[in-house]
Amino acid sequence: MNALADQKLGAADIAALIRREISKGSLQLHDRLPPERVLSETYGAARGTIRKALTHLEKEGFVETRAGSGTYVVHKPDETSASAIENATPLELMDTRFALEPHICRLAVLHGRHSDFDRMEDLCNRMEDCLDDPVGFSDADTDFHRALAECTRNGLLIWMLDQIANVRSEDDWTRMRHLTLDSRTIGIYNVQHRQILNAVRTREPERAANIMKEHLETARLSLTRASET
Amino acid sequence: MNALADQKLGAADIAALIRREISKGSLQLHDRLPPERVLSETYGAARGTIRKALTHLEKEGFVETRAGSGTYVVHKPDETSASAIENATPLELMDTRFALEPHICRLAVLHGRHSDFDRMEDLCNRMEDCLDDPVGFSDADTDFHRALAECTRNGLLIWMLDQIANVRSEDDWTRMRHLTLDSRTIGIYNVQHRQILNAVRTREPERAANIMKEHLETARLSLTRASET
DNA sequence: CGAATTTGAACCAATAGTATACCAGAACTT
DNA sequence: AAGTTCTGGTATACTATTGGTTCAAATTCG
Repeated sequence: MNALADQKLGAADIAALIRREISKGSLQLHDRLPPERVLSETYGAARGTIRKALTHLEKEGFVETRAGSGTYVVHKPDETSASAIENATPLELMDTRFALEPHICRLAVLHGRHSDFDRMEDLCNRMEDCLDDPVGFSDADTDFHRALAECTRNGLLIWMLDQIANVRSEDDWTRMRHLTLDSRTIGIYNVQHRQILNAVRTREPERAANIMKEHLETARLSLTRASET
Repeated sequence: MNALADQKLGAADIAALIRREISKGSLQLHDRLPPERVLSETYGAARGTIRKALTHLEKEGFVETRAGSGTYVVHKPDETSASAIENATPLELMDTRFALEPHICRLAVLHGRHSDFDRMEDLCNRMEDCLDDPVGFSDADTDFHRALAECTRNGLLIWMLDQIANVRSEDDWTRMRHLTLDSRTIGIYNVQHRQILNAVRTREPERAANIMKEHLETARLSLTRASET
């Protein structure tokens, strides 16, 4: 139905396009849509068609239309910041970390400074004192990963990692994660952290990234193991 | 901010602009807005229109107006879209895309469906009709990358990519980016988009990821080339 | 073919927007 | 302290724009 369609758009197609604009956020709450006559031009459809699409969207509650004034968005993009983050599942989170953190390692190799590495060294020591303290380990772990991100000197990346950390600090999660943190697991993590730090220090980008992948894979395994029980 | 250019701004449009300034943080708590007569000039609208916009914002609780004194901001900015996003540089952005998008390709291979691919196909066609229309291309391009992200079925990843798209839509950027978009460059991008789509379709994760890296590398090059001139 | 949809146009009624003038209170200057 | 300047508040008359409606012809699609 959609493969070749760029010329003739039906009312349903247009409704779909606008609906997408809204849930994507390009059209935000209280925004006014362009007038029907303009939409008719931009979508290459007659005004009546646009009108049907809008009527449909109005029934669905995406939009409200006021005579003589315009058509307005009445629908919060379901999730924006808040619930996209709040509703993230553990697996979604892991996949996102798989995207970000190996590359963060590579950039850390490029931009990291001695002071960064010293700080990470401290955090490694702190974590190694936490073999039997899941909570303390967890805090230091978060700090370690953030310190690594700070090496990149990239505010956007750091910010994204912080968003992830916010997800991780949701209550039930923290509890679940602590379940998986026996002293054996913490020991493994500590070794991996050290290896990552060393690889970054000796400026081996791919090695650092690969160890990070291993590290995340380990974490994912213990996560799935925990959710099976 | 909508499909319309910058000619005729209605009260709703102006309200939207100011609302965004506030939630973005450019207008901070207790700041005083310019006088209505000035706003009227800067937005090219009559004072009555400005007035309607402000009244609307006051009802929404963004702003408080005191006769004889001025109109003041009464609303904290969204903490999510804080400074990290607004101050991101083009290179920071590219590095972040380098982290996210290749991995998004891999996950798209895992979770993408036919309907996703059809939609991306449509977008490829749309982009190929835009060899001489940088603005149209740019919009379709953003949609393409988002559609790819949607394949992952990972709300967190999609949300992160949206944040990036928000950075990219900052005004000065859009201008800069359009400078780099001659029809030759657009042609190259189109080929790469097709290749990515095909690799995802044929379920070749690493191939898809590698082409995405190439794609981003191309984009980074034309960016640095543009900023040298 | 036949039903459903889309089109294009004209007209209506509601609302928004423009331009101007004047008022009263707040803030600043002297 | 007094006066000037700036600010939002209000009113009005006119124009422009917008959605609402209708209808017949053209098009699409099963």
